[in-house]
Amino acid sequence: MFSLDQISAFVAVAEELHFGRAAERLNMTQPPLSRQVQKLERAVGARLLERDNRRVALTDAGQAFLAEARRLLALVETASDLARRVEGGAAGTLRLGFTAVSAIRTLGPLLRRMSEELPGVDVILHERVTPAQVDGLLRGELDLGLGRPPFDSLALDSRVVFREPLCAVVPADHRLATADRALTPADFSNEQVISYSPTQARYFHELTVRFLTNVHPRIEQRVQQILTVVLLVAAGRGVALVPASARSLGVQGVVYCDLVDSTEAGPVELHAIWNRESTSPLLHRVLRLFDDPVMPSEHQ
Amino acid sequence: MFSLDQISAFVAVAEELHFGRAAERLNMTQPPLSRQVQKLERAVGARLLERDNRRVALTDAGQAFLAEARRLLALVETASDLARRVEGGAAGTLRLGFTAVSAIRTLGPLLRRMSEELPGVDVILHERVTPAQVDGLLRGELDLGLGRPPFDSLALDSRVVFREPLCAVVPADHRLATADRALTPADFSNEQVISYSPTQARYFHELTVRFLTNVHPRIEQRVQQILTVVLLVAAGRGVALVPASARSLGVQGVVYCDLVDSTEAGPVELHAIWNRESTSPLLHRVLRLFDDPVMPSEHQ
DNA sequence: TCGAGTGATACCTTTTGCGAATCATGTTTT
DNA sequence: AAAACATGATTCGCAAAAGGTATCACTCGA
Repeated sequence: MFSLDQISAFVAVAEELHFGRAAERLNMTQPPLSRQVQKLERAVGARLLERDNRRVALTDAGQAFLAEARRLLALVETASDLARRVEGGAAGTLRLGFTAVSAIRTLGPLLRRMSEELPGVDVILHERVTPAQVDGLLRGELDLGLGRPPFDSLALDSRVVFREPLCAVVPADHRLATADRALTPADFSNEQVISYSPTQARYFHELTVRFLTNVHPRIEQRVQQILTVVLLVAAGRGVALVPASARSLGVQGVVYCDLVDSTEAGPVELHAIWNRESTSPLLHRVLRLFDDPVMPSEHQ
Repeated sequence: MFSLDQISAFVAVAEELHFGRAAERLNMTQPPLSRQVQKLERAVGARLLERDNRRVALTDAGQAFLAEARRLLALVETASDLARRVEGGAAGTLRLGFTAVSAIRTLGPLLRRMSEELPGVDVILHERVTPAQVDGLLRGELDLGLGRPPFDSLALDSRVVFREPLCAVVPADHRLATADRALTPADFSNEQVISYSPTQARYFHELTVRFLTNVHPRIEQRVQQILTVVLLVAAGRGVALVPASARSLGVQGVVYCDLVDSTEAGPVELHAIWNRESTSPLLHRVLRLFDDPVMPSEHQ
């Protein structure tokens, strides 16, 4: 097999068509350069340069080989570069979990930031509910998740990336739809309330239950997805509590109402979650993006 | 810069995830293998393998670099191979000149044969009249031409690749169109005869003049292209002598008639022409294709 | 005919790479 | 808990490869 030095030597000679000048360009003397080219030709098994005592010319085989040689050298350059960029977190693949609603306010800006600041990074998206994300993070199938508490904070680390108020969603023709004030728990005392799966959407389940402590509404459904909740409300099956960003879902026939206690400090939190064990430089590079105020974090 | 040995070493270790086994696969012992990988990491500037005293694993950077390394090794293989095939004439680019009519019977089969037997060869086609082909061959712009005599046979070598009879083409409503016999020179004694440029289509010019020796037809046009001749005949401007394969041009409103003297040994020859100086292995490989009887040579 | 220019060769020195033995360290077994 | 084992890293001596200097063989132009 030939060596890369031989390739460089050949390319230099092929470009200069002169052993002396090529040697100068390679910072070496002419005799070893001649030998390198000879060895290359022996290794390749084809005459690459036609050289009589007066001039040097490429053979057809040399012409074809020159193109391959250049690609080879280019690949050598890019390979090292790629490895360094991956090590620095500027390139690679991020497997990102997210919940359907987190996508509305957070995923879009995040992906836009990444394509601007880390253009070498590919993102593979996985839509999963939080428990499934946690599972994926622990198995190493995901690098980063966007989910809701609670999760195992021994194995997983996290930070809040978005906070927003809880609000109520009611059918457009509902009596609460026209209440021009923040709703209180008592407003729901005789309502059909659509709530969440205690296991698959535990966070919203608990938020709903906590808000409605001491009131005893009829809790009807047990669904996972916020979109499903809103659609059920639109279908007149009841009222529900959802994060404020659900407004952006664009479902027709429903009205969103503020809640008391939930207007100033948003109790609904979205967390970026990752495995504490992860040493991925890319992950930490991405996490740093959340430091920047351009990221819609901490604010609605 | 790293070396190809280091790349091979890295790939082996990355695939085995074990220095001992990788060394065995590379027919070397473990210590130099460790050093090669260390040198590679230093050259690349990134940690590629995570190795504690019990196991070896690829880092993210190593994962990315492995893919590039494999491409690099594949390219090394193909580059040598390509150069050898070009040297043997099994790959490369053939710049082929041809005249418009030669294309009808010869060019198609030639290109089909080449794509079957020399699939690595690209053909660049140049439609030119014979003198322009000769010029291109002498300048080194063409590798092979398909043309008619005469040409400088000192600098150029040639062989006949196709031979066919001359025939007459007359308008469909012409009196000769219905003559159910081979025509003689005398049949043209009072005809308008369309003939060829003595310089640009000298071969057909001379064939026409020779056939009509002792007859004194009115010679009208002086055109280069056989297609033009046939179109002028179709337009009723006269009659003309053309090679038999002109039938395949598919021009409507004309009739082709055999000529005496021209039925058995075709006087119209198409030659493959090349520069005697050329050492191109590809050229000689292509010329060998004409030896094969499957090639429509010597026969109509 | 001679000198300038070019690539190839001979010979020597320096660098690089390999292999045997050994070390350091973590894991498994007793 | 200690010994045996497994595995990658290190050391050192020798051999192979690469580079440098001097020189040769040859061609071309004055």
